[in-house]
Amino acid sequence: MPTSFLNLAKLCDKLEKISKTKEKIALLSNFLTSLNPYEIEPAVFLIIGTPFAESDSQTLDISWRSILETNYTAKQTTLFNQPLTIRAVHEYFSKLAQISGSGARKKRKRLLEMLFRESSPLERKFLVRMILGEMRHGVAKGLMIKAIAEAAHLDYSLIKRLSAIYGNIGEIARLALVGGEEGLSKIEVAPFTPIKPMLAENLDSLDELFKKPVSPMAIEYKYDGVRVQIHKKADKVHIYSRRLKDITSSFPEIADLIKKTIPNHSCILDGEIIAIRRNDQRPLPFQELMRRFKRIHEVQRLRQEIPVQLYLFDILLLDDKILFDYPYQERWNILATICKGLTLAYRIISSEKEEITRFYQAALAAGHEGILLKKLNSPYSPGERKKEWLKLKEAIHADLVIIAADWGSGRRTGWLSNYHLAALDPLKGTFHEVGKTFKGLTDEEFQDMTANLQKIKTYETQYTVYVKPQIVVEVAFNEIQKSPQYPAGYALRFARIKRIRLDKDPSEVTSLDEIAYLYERQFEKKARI
DNA sequence: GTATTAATGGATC
DNA sequence: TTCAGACAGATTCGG
DNA sequence: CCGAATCTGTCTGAAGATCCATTAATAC
Repeated sequence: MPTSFLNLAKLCDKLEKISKTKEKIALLSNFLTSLNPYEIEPAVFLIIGTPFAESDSQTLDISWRSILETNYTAKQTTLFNQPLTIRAVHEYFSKLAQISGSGARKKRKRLLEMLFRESSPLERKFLVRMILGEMRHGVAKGLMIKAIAEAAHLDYSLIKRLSAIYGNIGEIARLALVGGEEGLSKIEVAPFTPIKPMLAENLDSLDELFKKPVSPMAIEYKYDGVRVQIHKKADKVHIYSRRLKDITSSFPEIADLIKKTIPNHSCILDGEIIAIRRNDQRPLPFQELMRRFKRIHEVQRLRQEIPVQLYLFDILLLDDKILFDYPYQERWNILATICKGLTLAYRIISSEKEEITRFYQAALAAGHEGILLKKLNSPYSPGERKKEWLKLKEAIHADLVIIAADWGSGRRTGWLSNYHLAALDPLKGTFHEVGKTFKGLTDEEFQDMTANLQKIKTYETQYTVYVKPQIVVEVAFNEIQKSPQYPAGYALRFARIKRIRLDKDPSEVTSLDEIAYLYERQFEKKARI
């Protein structure tokens, strides 16, 4: 008997109502065990709200706007009295992903309406969440991995490792449940199967680090570009993104370079690609790099206009040897030997605070994002964020005034949780929006802020409350970008609230001139466009 | 009927 | 990308 | 020494700016 989609929707409903992770895992594990083998893969993807595998390039091309335009309140008309099955829903998603060309949006909406007509209100609720990728039931890939391990009576660490080296959690689940450890043995590290890159944890300051004794570490420049994993075998080279997408066509010269420079080895390399200015090789802002990313038209022209530079910093596979468990320093040595003629990340080895500080300042002065600090003996842990790798970035601070706020959703329903931030034009005494943020406040502070903002409301629309410019907040951010979206022409990257400044008057907030000055100063380091 | 512009979705950070 | 909150397990504290 | 309090690691879900491609809509 095929499993009905209603059963899966009921499971999601239950998951949403409980908060204990152990209970969630038990529910999931039981559900997975009850499935037919052919249902495991689609069920896993549907439950975690990602219709396709990470390494799969398929997309639904549907978001909330299209859903709103779809008649999803239509009464259920169960065709032929056949209830929706898990497999049927997944097939709908596959069909939706395949629609393209003229009339695609209409076709997609029609197909979506068909799906909605076959579904009950509960099913519809979770179908919508699956399409949006926001399940809100507290189960994402992390807990799914635990549930798969429990259902298959296998080690959590085994499943976790496999999911880090193979971007198809659904297939992993099927293999685990059907074939056990033996079934999973066919998954292995090999060129052209992208691996989740190891990540670094945030470090607030060097003072923080030096509270405890520090043994020598590798300190690398942190480049502001895109993380790339380069796979090579024979004369084939592919480049993958941090989320396992094939991005080879965005950077053909990098693929050629690798082909030429490493003719005699198979390998998997880890690095960062940044945009640089042609004449002096200085880094260009991230925005410029994005103009080359996923580009199809005018590739050649942009290749001339925005050259890129690859910085390598790790090697995960050399010929038939998996290097995850080699210590960092040994991997680096191998990398340096193999990649003669390529550029490695600039680095020093040090345990001296002063020396590291100088190196950090040098990285910033050269227009880079900061530094990474890596333990010399650290193994490469695919997909994990570990204390063995730390990142340190410079934050810029500014006082800005809240001029409006959007109503939150999900767990922030009923709170004004997303604040429009503005800088001051001192001549005119007017405020100009330079970005938004929803980060930095506690739940309690959100509640207070909601009440306070409503007291100074000037007018409101469906999603936004506009207020008198009165509440000043200190905001931290990573960078100022040229903005096509805001009239002021600038926008803050990764703005977050540090504290609410009840002591400050709106007339004292950062001026637009200061924002412009900070922007220009960035580009004394980076290249000016 | 063709060229330009707007809307939408998905990717990076 | 950043951040806070929830949970689970480990470690430390107080009597 | 034991239960309680605190710390640590992991996972989840809030939502931002900007770029590109695709598709739809509008202008001529």
